[in-house]
Amino acid sequence: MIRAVKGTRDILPPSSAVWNHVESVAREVFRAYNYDEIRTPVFEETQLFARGVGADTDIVTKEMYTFDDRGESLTLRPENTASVIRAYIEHRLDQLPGVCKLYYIGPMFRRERPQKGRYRQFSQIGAEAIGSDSPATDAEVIEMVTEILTRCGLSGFEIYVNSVGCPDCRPKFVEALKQRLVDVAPGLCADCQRRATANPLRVLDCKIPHDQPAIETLPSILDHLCPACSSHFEQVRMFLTDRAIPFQVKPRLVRGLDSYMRTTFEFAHGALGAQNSVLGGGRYDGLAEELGSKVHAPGIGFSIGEDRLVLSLEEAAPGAHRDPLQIYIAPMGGAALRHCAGLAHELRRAGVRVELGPSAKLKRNMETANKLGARYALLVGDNETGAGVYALKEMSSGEQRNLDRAQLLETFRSPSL
RNA sequence: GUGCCCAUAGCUCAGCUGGUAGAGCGCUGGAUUGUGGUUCCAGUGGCCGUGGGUUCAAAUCCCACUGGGCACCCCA
Repeated sequence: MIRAVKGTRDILPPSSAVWNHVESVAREVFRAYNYDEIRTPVFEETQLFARGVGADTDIVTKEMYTFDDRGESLTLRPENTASVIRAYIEHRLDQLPGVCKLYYIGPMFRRERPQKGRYRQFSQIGAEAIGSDSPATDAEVIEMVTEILTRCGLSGFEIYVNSVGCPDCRPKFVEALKQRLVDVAPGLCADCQRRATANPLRVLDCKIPHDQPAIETLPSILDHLCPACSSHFEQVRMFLTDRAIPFQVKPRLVRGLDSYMRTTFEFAHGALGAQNSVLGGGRYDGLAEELGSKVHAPGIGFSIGEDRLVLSLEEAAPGAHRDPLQIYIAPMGGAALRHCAGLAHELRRAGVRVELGPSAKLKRNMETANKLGARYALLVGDNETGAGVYALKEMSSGEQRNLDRAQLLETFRSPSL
């Protein structure tokens, strides 16, 4: 038997309805914040990601689906920011007035070991605001993403923000951290001892309870920000407070892409287990130049893990967003079967969700109507077609009443039915 | 990529220290030829994840592989 490949999966009903819900909510919110959609290719030149994501990140060194296309190295996109910036440069979108605000929804690919909330093909809903380095933009982006999650029906998520400094101040902090770790590291877990030299920032993200007291004593990047970064972060916090966003400053938040500078943020949800990050984002003021732009194009963006968002929503409210069948038409007899085709078409044009029984056996049709969860069954036989009335039966109560065609359409014109 | 756990019918699972499989739900039909749900009866269902090994005999024990879960790593 041929099965979906490891780390990929089929989105089946009723889950697909939740996906559609999430996507339509996101599009509404993006519209309200004046974002427009961009659709970039699913694969790009490998170099784009090597430079845009960071040549020595895990994503680039071991997680990319890279293939040779007759001498050209191509890669399935592991994330979308690099592609959006590439398109921004290629099409000179910097020439457009105002901040360039773009959103995307689509699949990304990373060859990781699959587990709950982590798949090799996964979907991200993301956005980029390019052309502004204002802290007000950061705050608006964070407000917008909060709005998306809230309007999707998610609650109980935590908002973490941090500043990781700039190419000016971050290296100095890393150096200070390294020196401090020479003394502290021997008392930490084995992983942290390894990280102390390999990737000191990761020590800050350690989750081992035993290590926490020692980690608390390590220097905070927020004390090492240069004046410009410090002021920027202060304003981000101020604007977030103005907007009543319940954020927490997490100086130990060191996740994200290599190109992140200054503001970074992450939203976490408890129902997700170890992969508890439902979205991540940050500012990348040097990325466009890194990708060859002649003009300075500071930007900030985020991406929501759509799979994880759907997972959280389904855990909180199983069975939500169903769109129940409204009418099951049960024809009785060959003449009625033919008569019902036109009737069904008319109802469907009026926006009613209709299933037309494919055969003329009443009992069988009623059974099916019940199993499909139809709100109403419409019984159509010789009595009904002759008199021009139909018997509408409410399935839950068993009540039945006779309606002519006009009354029937009028009844279902109201969207609540 | 590493470690631990798991894999039996469409689904949820039982199957004792080895003797070649069961339940509930579902699905199909009937009791009920113009009325579903409840009930009753019958039927449908499985290369026991795949391949190898031990054995007279393997769903059961051993190994490998594949897939899944959790943790690490990392990230969305």
